[in-house]
Amino acid sequence: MKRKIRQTNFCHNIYYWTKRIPKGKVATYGLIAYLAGNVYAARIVGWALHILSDEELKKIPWYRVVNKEGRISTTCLKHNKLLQKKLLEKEGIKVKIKKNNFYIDLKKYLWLPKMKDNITKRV
DNA sequence: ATCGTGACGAACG
DNA sequence: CCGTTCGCCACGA
Repeated sequence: MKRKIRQTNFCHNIYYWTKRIPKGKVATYGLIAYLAGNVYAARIVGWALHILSDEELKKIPWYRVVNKEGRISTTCLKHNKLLQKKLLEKEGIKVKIKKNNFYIDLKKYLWLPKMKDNITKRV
């Protein structure tokens, strides 16, 4: 069966790791970038998730990824921050509302992958 | 190969 | 506590 997700190196790793974020936890773009093998590719992570189709997004917990401040930072009109907040709360993650933005408490919810897994997939 | 894009991040002012 | 700028770099056109 053909996979529809991007199979180019980085994107593949990004999706791989994003899928591994446990329920009830969140990761940052920078963290995913690091796990995917490039600390400086945080922007690509956002971009990579942005280009996914609805069908692909069903399989990938894109909403568990926030920026380093813990802020929901999607600019996608369809998969907007309100939707993301809703999905996160559904998993028991508290979302703080600050001004016009939504924030996650990273101290509490940040996913800390095991070093073993980490080494496995380093490029 | 070059260039614009971007859901980032850190550093400024 | 804003907004801006710059550095980062894979990807698609």
